[in-house]
Amino acid sequence: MPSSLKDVAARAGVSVKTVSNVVNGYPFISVATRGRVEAAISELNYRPNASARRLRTGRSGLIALSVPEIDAPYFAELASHIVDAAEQRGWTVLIDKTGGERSHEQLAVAGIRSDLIDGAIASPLSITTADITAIKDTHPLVLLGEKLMRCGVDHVAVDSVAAACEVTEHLIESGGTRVAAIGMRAEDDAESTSALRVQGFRKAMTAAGRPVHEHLIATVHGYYRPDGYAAMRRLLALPDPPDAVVCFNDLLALGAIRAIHDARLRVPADVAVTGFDDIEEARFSTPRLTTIAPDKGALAEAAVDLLARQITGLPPETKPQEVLIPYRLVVRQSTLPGADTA
Amino acid sequence: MPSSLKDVAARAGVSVKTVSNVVNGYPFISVATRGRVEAAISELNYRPNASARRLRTGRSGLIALSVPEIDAPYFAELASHIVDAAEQRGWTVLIDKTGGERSHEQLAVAGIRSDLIDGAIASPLSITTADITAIKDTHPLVLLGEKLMRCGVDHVAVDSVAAACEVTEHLIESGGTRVAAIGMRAEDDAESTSALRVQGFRKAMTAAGRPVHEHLIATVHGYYRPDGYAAMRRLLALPDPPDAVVCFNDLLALGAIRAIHDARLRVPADVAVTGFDDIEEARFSTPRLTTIAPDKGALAEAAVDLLARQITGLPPETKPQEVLIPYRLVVRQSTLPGADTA
DNA sequence: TCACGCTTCTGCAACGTTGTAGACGGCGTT
DNA sequence: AACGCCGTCTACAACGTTGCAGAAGCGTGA
Repeated sequence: MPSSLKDVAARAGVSVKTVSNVVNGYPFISVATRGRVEAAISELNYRPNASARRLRTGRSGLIALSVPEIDAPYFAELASHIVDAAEQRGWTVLIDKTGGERSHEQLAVAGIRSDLIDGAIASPLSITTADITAIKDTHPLVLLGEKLMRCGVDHVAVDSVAAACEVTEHLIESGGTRVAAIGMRAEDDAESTSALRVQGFRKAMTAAGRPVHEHLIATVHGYYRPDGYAAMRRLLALPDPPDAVVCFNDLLALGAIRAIHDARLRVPADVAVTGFDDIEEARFSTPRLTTIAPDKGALAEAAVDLLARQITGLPPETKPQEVLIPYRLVVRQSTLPGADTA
Repeated sequence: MPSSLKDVAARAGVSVKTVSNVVNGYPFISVATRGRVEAAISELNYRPNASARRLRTGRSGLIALSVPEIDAPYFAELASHIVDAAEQRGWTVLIDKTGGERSHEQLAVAGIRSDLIDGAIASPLSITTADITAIKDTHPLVLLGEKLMRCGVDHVAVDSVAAACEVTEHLIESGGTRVAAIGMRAEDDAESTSALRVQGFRKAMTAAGRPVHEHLIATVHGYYRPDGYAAMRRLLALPDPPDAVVCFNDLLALGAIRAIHDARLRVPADVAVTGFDDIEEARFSTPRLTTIAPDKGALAEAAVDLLARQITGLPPETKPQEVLIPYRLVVRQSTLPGADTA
């Protein structure tokens, strides 16, 4: 049913190749011919067949975005920005959710669909340096997040150590005496986001002359509301419960707030809470959430930009880039009742 | 770099077609040959080239999911379920966000990428019956949501009228005397989700012998927290503000709650609030949100199933299906302080 | 006049895959 | 012994596209 170059060629009375040339903007075409071909194209509503084009040229105009979960608001918002940025370059985004499983991440990155996509942007959770180095030279790839910063692949991230440090300082300055952290993952290695945020937390505590009580660093398995809820309940059951909590993402923080409310305590009067990511919900929750707001638009722009550079064939001397994305500490009700900024 | 059938064939000492037959499970292959071919396949790490396959067979293993916004939690959760359901059938999902614009929805459905995808699942906002009928016979398509129920395309939806009716009844029974609704969209036609929910709201009010005050039906432009926030502020500024509000999705409800709290009122003591969709946030918000919970898993299953039936070529006598998905009214704190069920 | 170059256009081959048609032996039946 | 059938395998063409090489027509300068 869809028409091909051949159909257009027949209608315009030229060769298939000439139509191809018109479509691809080859300059040496007479005005008359170009006119006839373009007329035929629109009459037949011709659209190039992407599969055939990909088969011939190796380009599909499709890039993959691989994230652990797409229904986590942070990743959903990020995906939205990336789709926008990709669209501006005429690319379509294929979104792949890995569930954070290494095997799935390997596939996403090395590509069970590598024959369909021109490149991938991945936000890895469990994947290892070896997995990456195995494919980095053959498949255009940009990594998001702090994990695997130094394995020779283009990389976009927020400075987690600095951000965690800043938000911890904020809690201390606002009067937190026993500051806890929620979000360490026992299974993560030292490069992981969670490890870096713990590091920033420790740094701020030490700089302020506060002892770090290990039992106030609550571990989680996932990064969802129920994980934050459970962790906060454990913290509240301690003999010396915290009066301030740094959560490593907004969902953990929102779960923690829910647990605090269920314990008939108030936020921030009894426990101050901070998050990470600045998802939209953080601006509408009760109380509104103090959080670290990375510039997601800039993050998406940078990632797509780096990928574009790889796909279009970068000058060989270009080194893998490490892009640091700016962030802001947004202070809201969950740490300072009056300080609403949004 | 990736190996092709030809490489595998050379290595196994058989013809290209035999390798193709092995890959595709053609039965008449001797054990010895199959063994050699499979060995060669794994030694060369052969993967079929999807573009070539698509070119030859017309199948790509790719389906599109077209939603207005991917960072709206409802759509994100839905997308997640659909990706899971599609994965079980070996399909990959390409997620397309339309922003609710008609032109983009047309493209998504009729397919700027129709040459790449085998079919589409779309959740339309602005598209018209004419747009659909124009392409329904040539492109496998399943629609989500109530809009355009009767245009001869497979369709999966929740009974919005019944659900809106049920949640309104619940508010009346729990003591709401002035019940308002948030979520009508002036620009929507009578088939739209918002119109149907208004209809269910009116039905319940009338059945309970309550007058429907038109100024208590607050209109919105979008379905996000800020829209619910603004609408609720308008309602609270009325001389006879409502003491119960039916919101047409959870985000509107969460925005409304935020507005109520900002007005120094309590939920549900001063104003009871209900949502629609049962996004995860509704189970963790303060207060937890009473809402209509559609069975999203069933919805995704049904949609992918119907699409599969179309793609694999349905028996010609099969009529377009209209699938109604079950839902539950989940009562939580936002209408009954003690009634938490989740 | 002829060689040369430029513009415009064309035919052929190839990308990796699968459908069609058929080749080739071996086996059972007549 | 002849026949047909079945299991196994293969050759060829085609899907729609683009790179390559080159043809045809025309003008220019020697």
